[in-house]
Amino acid sequence: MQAQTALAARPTLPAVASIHAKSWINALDEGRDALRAVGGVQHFGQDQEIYADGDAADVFFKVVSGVVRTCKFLSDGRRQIEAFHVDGELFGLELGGERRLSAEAVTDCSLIVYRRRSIEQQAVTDQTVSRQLFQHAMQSLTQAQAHSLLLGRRGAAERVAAFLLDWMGKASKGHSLHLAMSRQDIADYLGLTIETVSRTLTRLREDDVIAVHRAEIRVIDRAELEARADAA
Amino acid sequence: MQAQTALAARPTLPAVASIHAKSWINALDEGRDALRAVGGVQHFGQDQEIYADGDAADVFFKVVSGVVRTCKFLSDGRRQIEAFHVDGELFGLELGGERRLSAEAVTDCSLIVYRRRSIEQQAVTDQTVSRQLFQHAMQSLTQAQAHSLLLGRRGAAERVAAFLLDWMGKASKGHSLHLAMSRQDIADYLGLTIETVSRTLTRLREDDVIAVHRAEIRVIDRAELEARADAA
DNA sequence: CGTCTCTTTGACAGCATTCAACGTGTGTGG
DNA sequence: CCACACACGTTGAATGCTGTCAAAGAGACG
Repeated sequence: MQAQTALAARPTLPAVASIHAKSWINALDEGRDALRAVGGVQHFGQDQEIYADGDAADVFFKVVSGVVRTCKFLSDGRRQIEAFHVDGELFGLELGGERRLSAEAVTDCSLIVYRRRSIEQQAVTDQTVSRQLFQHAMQSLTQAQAHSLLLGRRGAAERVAAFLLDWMGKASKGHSLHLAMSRQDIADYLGLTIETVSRTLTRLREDDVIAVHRAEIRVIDRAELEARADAA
Repeated sequence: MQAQTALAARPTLPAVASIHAKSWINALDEGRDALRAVGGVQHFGQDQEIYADGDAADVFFKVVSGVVRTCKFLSDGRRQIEAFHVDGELFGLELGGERRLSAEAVTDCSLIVYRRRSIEQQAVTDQTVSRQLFQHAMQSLTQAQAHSLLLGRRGAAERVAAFLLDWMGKASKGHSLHLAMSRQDIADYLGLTIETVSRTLTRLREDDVIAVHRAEIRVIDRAELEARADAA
């Protein structure tokens, strides 16, 4: 069970700037301004808590820039990261009134804040909105199921390879990728320890599948990486 | 990697009986008949395939009786069961046109079949329907996240204990429960092997936490079971 | 009563974790 | 500018949990 660095105090209610909606909301918008009732934009510093398990879930967020992790803590300190959220992705939407996960800023980040009541009211009259929310829920579900498969039935090498490919899809420039998160974050996402992640990356480097320098990774042999992501 | 008994041939298009909607649909209905455009009821025998990964996702289902498992197969035969669905639960709703999981009958079961196009059309005019679909998606998401936590960060004893408690919630009569599924199913749901599941149950029996006789289980010490479900 | 399948139990191996030590990069202060 | 401390990452050795292989019990069925 690995310790996880406890996070800094809650954010000192960040500045809420009114925004020029058009540019921000296009991912949740099918072209029209389906989500005008936004509360504004908030900024969070690295490792700052966005919300905690048990908080009231009266708002949800869209990532404008930076990376966010959503996670669950066990009583003994173990942590499971459910997902990393990047540019354009929604997170923090709940069915009940209470958060079931915590959310923290992996890097400095800017988020649009949506007031849940406002959006729910809009959804009543605007089919576009309710459709967007449904699609978001279903996409999250698909991703959570893929995550379960990874955690339940794959070895360390497969998990790390799959993670690199997944992250390449989210945040790559060509064959190079920047790991915004720490090894500990990766370990807690993959259900491994930091040492196993490190060893696995070393193995991939030794086998000339990737090149590693701190958080910078270059994929040398993508085919091999893909092979290792679902090998026996 | 455990072998999974390949399933019988595809269902020979089961009898589609028109139904008296009122009694069946109440879980997806908020009291009114929000989902009238049902295709009917289908019956499946034990271990029969309901749909396969890659199939066209033009319908979805609600369990009337029996138990259904949704799962994913890896190329080498490993299987991950995503969820068991019981009486009243929806499954098989997809965002894209293709199935991402397979579904199979754990026991003989009866399912209501909903035609996706019909429901989508209803959702356009009836807020109740789109709301139901959203709620279903969010509930599935919550459960999938809980599953990820289980698979990523818990030992065998915790997984089995958590499973028993979960199943007690779904299908218990007092302190007795009937495991509708095989040990192999449990193993594939928990990301363990059949042997580890068996040994863990034996340990719980030896410690007088439960009594086991084949598929029948009686919980003797629920507090202890709960303690083992999230111990270190 | 024999066969078949499912489950349990045992012995052993293997992979990931744990514990520990050693880099490596960054920031701070002398 | 260098020395030191600190956080993060890597590497090594040993332990332990779970998987693998194997065989024996236990019902179900003919």
